[in-house]
Formats: sequence, C-alpha cells, structure tokens
Amino acid sequence: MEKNLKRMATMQRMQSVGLAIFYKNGYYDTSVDDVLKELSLSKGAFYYHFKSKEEFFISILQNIIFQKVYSELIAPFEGQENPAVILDKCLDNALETAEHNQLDNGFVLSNFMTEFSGKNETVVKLLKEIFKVWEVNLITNLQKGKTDGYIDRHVDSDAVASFLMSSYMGVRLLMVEGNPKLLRYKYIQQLRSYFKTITVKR
Amino acid sequence: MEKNLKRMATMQRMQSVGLAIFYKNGYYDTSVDDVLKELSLSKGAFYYHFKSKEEFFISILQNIIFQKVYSELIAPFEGQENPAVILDKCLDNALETAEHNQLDNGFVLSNFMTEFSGKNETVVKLLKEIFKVWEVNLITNLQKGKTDGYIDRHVDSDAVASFLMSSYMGVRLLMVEGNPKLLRYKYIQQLRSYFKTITVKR
DNA sequence: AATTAAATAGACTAGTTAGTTTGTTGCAAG
DNA sequence: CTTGCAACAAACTAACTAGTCTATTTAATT
Repeated sequence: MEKNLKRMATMQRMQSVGLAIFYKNGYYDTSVDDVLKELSLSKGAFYYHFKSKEEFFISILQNIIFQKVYSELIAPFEGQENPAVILDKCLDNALETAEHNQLDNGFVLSNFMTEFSGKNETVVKLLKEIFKVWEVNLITNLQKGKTDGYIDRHVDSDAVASFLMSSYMGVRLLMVEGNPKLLRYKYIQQLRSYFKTITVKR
Repeated sequence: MEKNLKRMATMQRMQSVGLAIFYKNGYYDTSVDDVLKELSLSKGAFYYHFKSKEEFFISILQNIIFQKVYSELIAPFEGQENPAVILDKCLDNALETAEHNQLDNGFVLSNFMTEFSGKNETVVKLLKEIFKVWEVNLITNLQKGKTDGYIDRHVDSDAVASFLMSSYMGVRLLMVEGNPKLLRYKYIQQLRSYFKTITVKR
C-alpha cells in the first residue's frame, strides 16, 4: 500500500509544479521537458504516471483548479447573509492574491480558455463546466439575496452574474501588464458603485 | 514605381491574412508555413518582405490593429456631445461584430496580451501602447462629459475608464465559448445600469 | 530582344517537441 | 536472498518549425 501512497504523492507534485509552469508560460509554450526539468524527473516517470501531455493537463484542471475555484469563489458564500458584501470581499481577496502575482483561479480559467479556444474542444468543454459552476453559484446567491431582502428583486440575476464575471476577468487581464495595486483600487471602487444599483436601499 | 505598388499590395495581403490566422490560432501556434499556405506563397516570398516572424507580427500590430482601434474605439467620439451615449453605441457595435464571430479589436488586443505576456517584451510594450491610446481617449471624453454637464463631476474618470475596458474585455472572453447574443444583451443591460451611476440626472 | 533587379519557389539546416522504447534501480513479498 | 514489479532514467524516433540559400520566374527598362 506504500507504493500507492508514493504514487499519489508524486502525481500531486507533478500536477502542482505543472500548473505553475503552464500558468506562467502557457500550455502550448511549455514542453513536457520543461516541467520534468523543474521536477528533476525523466520522461519515463512522466509517461509512467500520465498517458499524454493533454491527459496530464486535464488531470490538473480536475484535481486542482476545480477544487480551488470552489474554495475561493463558492465556499465563502455558505451561511452568509448579504451576497453583495460577500461578493465584494470575494473579488477583492482574489485581486489581492493577483496583486502579489500569485495564481488566482478566476484568471487561470480565463487564461486557459483564451489559449485553448478553437484548438482543443475537450479542454474547452471542461473549462466551460468550471465556469458554469462559478456562474450558477453567483446566480443562486443573488436570488437568495432577493428573498432575504438584500438584492433588489427587479434585477436580472443572470445578467448581474455575467457582468461580474466579465468585469473581474477583464480587470485581471489589465493587471497583468498594468499597475495592479491601482487597478485593484479603481476596480473595487467602481464595483461598489455598481452594487448600489442592484442592492436594496435601507 | 509599379514594383513598389505590387510590393505594398502583397505585404498588405500578407498582413491581412496573417492577422486572421494569428487571431484564430494564436501567434505561437501558427507557423509561418501555415500563413504561406493560405497565401499560396513560399518561404522565399515571406523572408523577402519581412525579416522575421516577429517583425511580421509587429508590422501587423502597427499597420492594422492600431488603425482599427482608432477608427472603432476613438474616432466615433469626435464631435459628439454625450460620451455615455457614444460609449453605449461603441461597445454595443463592437459586441455586434463579435457576435458575428468577426475580428473585433478590443478583444484582439486582450488575446494577444495574454499570449505574449511574459514571453516577448517588445510585443507586450506595443500592445500596452495601443491599450493606452484607448484608455486616454476614454478618460479625455469622460472629462469632457463633465464640463459639458453629461457626466457627474464627482466620478473618477480613470477608474471608470478601467472599469469599462475591463468589463468589455471580460464579456468578450465569455462570448467566445458562451451564447454571444444573450451575453451581449445582458452586458449592455447592466452597462446602462452602471452608466446611471456616473451620469447627471436631468 | 537583351538586361537587370525584384519577386518567388522550394530544398535544406539546425533546433525543438511529444511520445516510445529499452534498460536500470529500489523495495516489498515469498 | 531472490524474485517481481513499481518507479524511474535516458537514448531515440518522427514530426514539426523558423530561418537560410540558391535557383528560377516575372516584368520593367534600355
């Protein structure tokens, strides 16, 4: 049984390092050898654990990205009252990790979507599924916000969810080559202004 | 002098076809041969007109993209009164071309920025310059809108500009693999809601 | 028609990549 | 201790890529 444990540990390590490099340089601009060099492993090890580069990447999406999206963008809402407040916190937290140039998952998704769109239907489909999870969660919480009296019941939850996801991914893109700190400040400022249009005045 | 004309025509054709393929498949995932195949031209022709693949791409940015960004996102503002109205039209027009799966330039910029970031500083610098032109134009027109009494003079023009660019690029990204028509509708709807927070009530 | 240079063709080089294959090591069970 | 297999090493293959080089075609000028 020890063997199995070691196998899991190695695979986990490979996926973790793989994600970091894929995220930094892009999937197509990262060779299997690049990842293996960082891992101090050989081709033999790689193809022992994974059938192909694509399967390796898919396993990363399923085992790492999916979980992180859940814990960063979905879990925070549980048991909370006012979705607008949580949204504010959630997005600001995400931008904070982005500001420190760390790997934030909303952006990881949009990055890979850009790269794989039109090239690999399997991966695109997976990415869309993860996006959907994020979107559905937003919509659900906005609806709950309506019944709880926080969100104006005239607002279109679907549209708000799309708008929030869009603006977040867009600002995240600008942050890559702009002034992250300033952009984060500006973004949150305008986001709050936007929130006023969907919340109930008390 | 006829030679010079032909040269120009060929280069123009190469750039036009090149952009279409680079946009569709990405720069790094497009070989020079891919472009030449579409053009029915040979390696000799390519390297007669351009020094390298990179120089070819840069010439596309300078000669095509820059001009289009100007004509689509900047020129429409000239001689107009209410910037909020023009903004609405501008972004909706851009999304309309996007809806028909055509090449819209705000998105072209964000796509290439994602691809080149961290890989080619020269290209990134150029892209940033084009972004800057867009941003400066937005800010200028928002400021003008203040003095003309259309925009609330308390709003932060810089922040609004960033927020608009962000949300646009973000929704454009979602449109690639979502329902473009629906997303466009939702986006414009929320955008108008947002505009209410920055315009002067009359 | 002959000349000349621009424009193009396409074989070739050197380097890279995903994936294969064959061989080696380490460790647990018999 | 030795057998057997999991886990890895690394040389190798085949396909692809940017860029070079030489030969050929095209078209304007004399």
